[in-house]
Amino acid sequence: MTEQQRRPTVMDVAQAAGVSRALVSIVMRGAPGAAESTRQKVLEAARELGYRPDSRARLLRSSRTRLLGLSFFSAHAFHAEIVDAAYAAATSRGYELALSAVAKGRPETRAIESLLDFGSAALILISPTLSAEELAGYAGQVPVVSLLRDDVGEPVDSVSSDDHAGIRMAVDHLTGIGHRRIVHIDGGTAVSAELRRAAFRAEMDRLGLPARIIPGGPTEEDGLRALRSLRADLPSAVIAFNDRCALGVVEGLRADGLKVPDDVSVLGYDDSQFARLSYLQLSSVSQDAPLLAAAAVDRAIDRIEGTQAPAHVVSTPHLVVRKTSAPLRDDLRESVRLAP
Amino acid sequence: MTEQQRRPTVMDVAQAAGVSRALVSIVMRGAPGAAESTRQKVLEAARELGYRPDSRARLLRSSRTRLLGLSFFSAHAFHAEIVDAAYAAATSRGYELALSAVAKGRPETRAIESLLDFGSAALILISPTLSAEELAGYAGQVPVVSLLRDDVGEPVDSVSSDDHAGIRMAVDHLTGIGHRRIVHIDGGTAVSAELRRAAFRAEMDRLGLPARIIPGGPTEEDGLRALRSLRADLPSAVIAFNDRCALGVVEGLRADGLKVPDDVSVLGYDDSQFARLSYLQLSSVSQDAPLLAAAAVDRAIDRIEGTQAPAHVVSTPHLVVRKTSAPLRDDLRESVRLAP
DNA sequence: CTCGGCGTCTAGATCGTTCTAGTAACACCA
DNA sequence: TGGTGTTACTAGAACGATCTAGACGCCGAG
Repeated sequence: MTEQQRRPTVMDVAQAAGVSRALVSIVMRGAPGAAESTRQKVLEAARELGYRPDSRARLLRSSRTRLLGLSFFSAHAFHAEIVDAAYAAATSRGYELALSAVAKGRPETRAIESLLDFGSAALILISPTLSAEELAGYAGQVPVVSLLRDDVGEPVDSVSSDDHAGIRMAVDHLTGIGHRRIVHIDGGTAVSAELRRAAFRAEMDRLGLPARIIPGGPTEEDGLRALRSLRADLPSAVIAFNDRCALGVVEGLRADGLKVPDDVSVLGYDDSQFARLSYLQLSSVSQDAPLLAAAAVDRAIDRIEGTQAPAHVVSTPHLVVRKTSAPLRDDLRESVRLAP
Repeated sequence: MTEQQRRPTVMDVAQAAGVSRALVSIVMRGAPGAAESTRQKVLEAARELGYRPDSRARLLRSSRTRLLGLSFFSAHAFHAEIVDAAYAAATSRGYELALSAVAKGRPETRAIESLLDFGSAALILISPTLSAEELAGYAGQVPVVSLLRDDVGEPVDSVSSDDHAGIRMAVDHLTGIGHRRIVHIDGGTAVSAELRRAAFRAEMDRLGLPARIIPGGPTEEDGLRALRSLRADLPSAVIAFNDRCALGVVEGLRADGLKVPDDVSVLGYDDSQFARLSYLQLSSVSQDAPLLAAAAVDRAIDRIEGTQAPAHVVSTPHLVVRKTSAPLRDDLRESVRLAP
């Protein structure tokens, strides 16, 4: 058995440096009110003892806690990228991050309450599934920022990506390189599927093109299945609900002996790690996770520090063109001109 | 501006129920020493006020903290599955989990120290990259359990998967269905790459077969690259370092017009979400994340509660056969017999 | 009638910090 | 000389829980 030694406290440092506890506290958090000479003395003593302030005590006592609570879904790989970026944004503004995952058998309310129990000064929730009323309840306790979802009611901040703009970019890109017969494989009942569906319809209408929409979903299987119902009358380009769905479409096309993008162009959405797979090189609409995360962190901190009212910020996505989209082949172009 | 209301404390509940703070504490943590009638009264008052004990205060005061610190890599999708399972295991034993990610610009020491500052009673580190000495330093403060890595020194617990057994299963599976010319695309400098390399060599030796090993790595690109150097003399089966590497191999083979598993069988390792992709259906060695996570949580709690010495537990992986491995084709079998 | 034991309950100390209020020393200026 | 600042520091109260030690009422045994 190894003996577990007690960790040094502010008291130990104070004794070692020959000052009061309060002064150690002042030095440790870089507050004004200590002479440079004693500051050095205290810092030295702290370093010597390997002292680190105890978050529990600090969080308990101080009103200004500098702790952001972040909830994410352990099953969504995409959320990990946001976590990553949120850490960077938070630490650069001098804040700590408390993580809590929504997992199997661990509902969102549990994750949120855990964050609150740890004394988070604000909550950042990635694509929360709670109702606006439930969210408002938490917003009564601390500022709440919803990330990737914007219909969250008045008292809750939101940072989201402009789905309509994203779809417009996709459509403009494809029509710009000659495509006319474009299909959208939608996300079914997934979050923001309805928005993207409507945007696709509106954009195709605007251009006077037929808006063909096929029921899909967020997984590879959904993409594969949708493709099957498309085989009889293949379009020249597909905009999938997301990257995984697009992946299914690409694989399905290849299995049928068709070439992407020579025969059919395919666009994804999210610009996730799947899109970057070297053999795939999927063209995709990027929501720019780091940017969104930074924006959410900023909103949260501004709400904590200032007395601003909640706001809904919308960021504009951008298109990342890789190798699954290419100009319409000339022979296909002819056949399309003949179509009704 | 919405007014942030103060959250109720043990004092509020005590007043509402007409008892002392201490009694509320006793009731809330289910300790003995309260009459059933008052217990109900307190519980009722707590429910009414929406009271939840404050983790910071609880953790600060009590010696027995019931909090496990878990560090994971935000970039490793595989770790998310472990987080998921760890939550389940921890809550089933009445423990809370504190998460801390190793991310870009956030080294492992920072993640660990954050967990310690929050008062974790034990640490579970997923595939830690620190040296045995550094780990021992932390183990002097709280019990430390290393997950997926076992060369961590004496004072640190470890829970890992038997890599040799995993490779043996892969080799036995392939040889059992007729394969003789098997190649291992290794993991380069990645964690446990050396172990798997040695295991492959030993197992092939045992069977009197040539152990051909190609430098690879943990990503799709590594798999693709390795495949390129293989084209001149294609084996009938490949054991890749992990699933992502295997994915690159499969895609590369398909791009060359070869069929998997008809022309070449491919085995992955990890049984990650990639392996389960519907169009891939990769045969893979599963380390069984939920099981490992549960074992790590159990070790940690046993160390906290009992006074057991650190131990190294090794779990046996199992093979999940899907659609990328099939019996050796007869025509290939002949040509192999002729080979030296 | 006292005593010990048991079950129930409470006052007050405590965890390691931060915060508030205040002291002491010293300089500045009228 | 005495008021007014300013700077450097400190004592002690908080924060919200748990824990320790002990009080109180009640019962049955001596």
